[in-house]
Amino acid sequence: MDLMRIEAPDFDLAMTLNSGQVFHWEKYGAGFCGTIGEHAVYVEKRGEVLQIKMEGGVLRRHGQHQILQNVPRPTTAATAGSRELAPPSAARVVAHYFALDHPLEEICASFPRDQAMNAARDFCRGLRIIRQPKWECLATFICSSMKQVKHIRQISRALRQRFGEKKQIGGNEIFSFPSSGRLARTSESELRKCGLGYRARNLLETAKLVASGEADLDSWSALSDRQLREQLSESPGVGMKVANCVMLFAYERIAAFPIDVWIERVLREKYFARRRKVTGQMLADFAANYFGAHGGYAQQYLFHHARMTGKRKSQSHSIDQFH
DNA sequence: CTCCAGGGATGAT
DNA sequence: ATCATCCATGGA
Repeated sequence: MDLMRIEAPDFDLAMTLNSGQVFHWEKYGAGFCGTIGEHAVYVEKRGEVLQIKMEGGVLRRHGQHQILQNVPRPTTAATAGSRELAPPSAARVVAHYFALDHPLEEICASFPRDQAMNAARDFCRGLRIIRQPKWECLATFICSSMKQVKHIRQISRALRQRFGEKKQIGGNEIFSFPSSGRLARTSESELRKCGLGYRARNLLETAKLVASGEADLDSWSALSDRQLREQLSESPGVGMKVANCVMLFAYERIAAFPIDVWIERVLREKYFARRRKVTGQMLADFAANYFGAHGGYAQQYLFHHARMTGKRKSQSHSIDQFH
């Protein structure tokens, strides 16, 4: 098994994986095991360096213990860097997935200067919004509705174990997320066995739409934010919140601002204190204007900060989040 | 606009 | 052991 190291300053791996944007990475030794697409991956942060092992054949063209410096360093956060010339190396796959090219300094500097935002910015140093595979992200967030993070993790794991492909990484067995085609061939009752409840129907119907090509997730990358949101919302189980999550976590629309109960609480308490009759639409309009071009990042920082410091639940050890 | 079903874990009684 | 709480979508 080859090893590779990537310089990854300004990146908090554990916080990123525990921030409620991705649900399948599991703590393993000093690092984490998971999948990036069909690749089984082990990642570990050592100081400023990300150490990775990857299964899937992509690694072999590079020598062992290669250290990549300045992996991809494009200009804006929105530029994908997905148009590679050569076949992507393991390092590029990982660096792209974890969005190591996002200019965090600039992004954080663009946040408004207020008390809540300042606290969140300090607390979430190194938290990045990663680039998830589109289908996996859409499917997972359909499953996320009305669920807490811990439960979403269980659902993701059940779906992978039951319908995904088995992979090996460092003697550890993990499963890729099942394709839309695979899930389209299951049944609602099979999916219910994974703990999906009424979401089973939504996931199954969406899997059919995607597998048939009627919903062409890749081609939607070319759409405007508004058009993309409309397309996503046509899938059953996808409303405003889930659509915004998928836009943010899979389509790099870093202005998308998902509003869930946590963020709603933050907005009402910090930005609409002692105001009555604040509708959801007012909150959404405010967020779109106030937090600006990197609103999605601002949202993620406020969300994670609130979840970790808020009086609700889990004052316990944060390692516990990883089962 | 309001009301509410929905599933399963977790926290409170 | 029961009871309440967390949660987003969609339909009445």
